[in-house]
Amino acid sequence: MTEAEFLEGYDPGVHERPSVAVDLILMSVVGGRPAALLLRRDEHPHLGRWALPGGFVAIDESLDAAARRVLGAKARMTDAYVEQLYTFGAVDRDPRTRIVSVAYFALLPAARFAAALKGAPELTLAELVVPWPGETGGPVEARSADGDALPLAFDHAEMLGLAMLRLRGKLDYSGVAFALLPELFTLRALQDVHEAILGVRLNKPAFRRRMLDTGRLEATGERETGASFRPAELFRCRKTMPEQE
Amino acid sequence: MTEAEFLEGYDPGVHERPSVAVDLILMSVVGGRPAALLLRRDEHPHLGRWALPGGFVAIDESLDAAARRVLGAKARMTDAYVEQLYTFGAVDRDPRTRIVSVAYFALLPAARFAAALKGAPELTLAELVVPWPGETGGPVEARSADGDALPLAFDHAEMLGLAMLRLRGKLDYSGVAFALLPELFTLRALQDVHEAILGVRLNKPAFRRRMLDTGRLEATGERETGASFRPAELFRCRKTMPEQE
DNA sequence: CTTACTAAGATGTATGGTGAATATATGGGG
DNA sequence: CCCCATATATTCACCATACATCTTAGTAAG
Repeated sequence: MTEAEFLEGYDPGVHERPSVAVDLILMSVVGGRPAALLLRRDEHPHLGRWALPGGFVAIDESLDAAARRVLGAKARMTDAYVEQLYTFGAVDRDPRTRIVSVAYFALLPAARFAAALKGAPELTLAELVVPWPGETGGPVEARSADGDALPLAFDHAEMLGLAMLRLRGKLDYSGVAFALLPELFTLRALQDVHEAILGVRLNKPAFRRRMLDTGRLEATGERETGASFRPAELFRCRKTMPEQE
Repeated sequence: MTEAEFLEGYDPGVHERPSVAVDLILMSVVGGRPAALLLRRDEHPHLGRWALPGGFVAIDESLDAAARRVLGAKARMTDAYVEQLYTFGAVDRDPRTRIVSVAYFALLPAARFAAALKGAPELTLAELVVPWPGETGGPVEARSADGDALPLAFDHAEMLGLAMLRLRGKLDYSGVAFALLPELFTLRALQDVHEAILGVRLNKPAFRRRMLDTGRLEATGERETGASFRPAELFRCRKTMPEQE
């Protein structure tokens, strides 16, 4: 029997299968703090809690395509830096039925974050508070703009925590920081993003040299405007950006 | 309606779902080369090609539990360092039907690798040849002990490549190397593992210093035996080992 | 017009890690 | 007893980084 003949007669069987979903961690740095976009659940289970935008993976749709579809449907945007994070598969992670969820994170500049909030008013801006130092890991807390705690649904606090951990780990050897900044940015803005994600203050000249030495930055010669002090030079990220896994 | 009442009446629906599987990348360092255990497919599709051991995830079984079950069933072993790697979800990755596969890797000392080969004769030892330098990424090739190429089934070459990439990335900030060594080992053996995974030669005194400075090593005072030259001291890994994600 | 202030950007110095070379220690075998 | 191969230790030069300080460029107040 050839492989073609075998496939012709193949019966996928009827064993019970989990549902497969994607959850999307939409992240940015807003006001010097890491932030994510959440949806308030208006149905059981976890009614009233806050959840990541997500959706089921269709049978003829790849995981990456599902993540991009959710990005377009729930946040009305395309062209973000999207990367698979981890797959959560505890049996009881969703009380309705067995759902295996592939978590993705998307990184957005603050301006596009604000645009998403305007275009999709059901989304809520949440500040992420990381209660652990360095590379410890663990769940993070979400706070509203007023500082109120936003209780998270399902295992989404773990998902957000893992996203922060991954972001911290990738920050200084990959281009993820540039995905959080506009096309043109100052070195100060780049440093602010690094400090927000790492949760520590960095030394200015050292940071400056380190960034310039990577060869990833391209000086434009232009200056920022509107400052009441010496305007900083604007840089752009050299076009080889998000290459590493 | 309370959440309990909602769940009572919940109907999971009948939309078509992908199958969810786990594939296990059993890795070690054998003879100074990275190696993995493969199974020859004796059925369509990809009959005669070489595949990673794997299995479907049961409806009442977490992903991690499924990975450990496959470890026990296909390699007759338990208690390995197991970590989730990535989830592969291309629509056409399996020609039979839609299968989303969560890849895990397990790290084993060479001795337990040999024991697995003896206990499960259907397994084959494959040397992994990494055709790309550094952190580039991409598929890797598998070779038999005789040096013959072992053509890989499905997207398993990508899985193995991603495992190598992850291993290289984690090598010097996590304890993964110790999972590839026996309880007691010499610094030379530790360096051999590092060199095999990174695919480069390392400076001996610098490597030695770096390892001792991490504080992860514990000198035993014992020496290796059987050498016809000065025996090296045996170390063990301090018990705080695989902590990082 | 001068001066104060703020932040950008540059320079200098100390420190710690890394690589190469070299020296010493230790066991087995002739 | 000497020789050999390898482990282990020591030394020094070098480079990257952190921190402190200094200079520069712009606004704005007096």
